[in-house]
Amino acid sequence: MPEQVNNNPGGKPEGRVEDFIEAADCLKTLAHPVRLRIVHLLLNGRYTVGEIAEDCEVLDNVASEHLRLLQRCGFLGSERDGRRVYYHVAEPHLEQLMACIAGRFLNNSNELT
Amino acid sequence: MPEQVNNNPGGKPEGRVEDFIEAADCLKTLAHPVRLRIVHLLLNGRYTVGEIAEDCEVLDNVASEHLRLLQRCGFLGSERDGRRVYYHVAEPHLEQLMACIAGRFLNNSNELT
DNA sequence: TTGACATATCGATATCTCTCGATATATTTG
DNA sequence: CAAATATATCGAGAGATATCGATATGTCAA
Repeated sequence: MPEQVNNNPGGKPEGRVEDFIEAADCLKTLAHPVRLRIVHLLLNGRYTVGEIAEDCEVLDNVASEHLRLLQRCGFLGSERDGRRVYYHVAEPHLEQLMACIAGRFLNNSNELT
Repeated sequence: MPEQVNNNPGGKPEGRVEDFIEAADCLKTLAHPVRLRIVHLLLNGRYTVGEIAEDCEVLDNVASEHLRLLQRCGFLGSERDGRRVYYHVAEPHLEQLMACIAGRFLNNSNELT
């Protein structure tokens, strides 16, 4: 059968499906309302598990679990201070990624230009 | 009980967990190796279901299902041409979003600076 | 050490998602 | 119309994920 015009020499991007497995895993971790809210919050500073749980209106252990998943992907880091644990954003790319997401889904007020 | 020092006047971002439900849904749709690959491919032009399926090494009906999900989020659009259906990127934000994702997870070769 | 507080982990259940084969629809060709 | 091609849909089973209560760990204060 004759090739379609879209044979696209030099245009088809390299890379396979397998190259996207890690990206998909991390995105999947991010793709949860509470976890998006957590990242959005933590882009403003560091917060304890309890503060995060209250902000997201979930139980402390639920917040802790979400934080564990986000930390496992390298998105977040944590430091213990006394009996509290502060979480913070550890992945520099997250800021721009969240800006993309916010720009698409949360563009209610903060347009800068 | 006394307020903690991290009351953060003016710094805590507005928005609730519910505001992230739609974003999480769409991100969840994107968060699949095959679907990421599909978007990556379609950012280069339009392709038929069969071409996409072959590129991603999945069955045609599986590709069709992934395409349906991506289209449901508004990421993709489609046009029938004869007995084929061409899919294309319909969401302008996808390009930058994929650039973020690729920059974080696929930075093997194309560093510009 | 004991008790209170903050966080983390575990087990069970419910819910969602992925994938596949089978089938259905749409379109062109003979 | 019938056959072939291309795409879409459906149902079932396997596997992953979310959530909760209960419990465990870790830290401070008295």
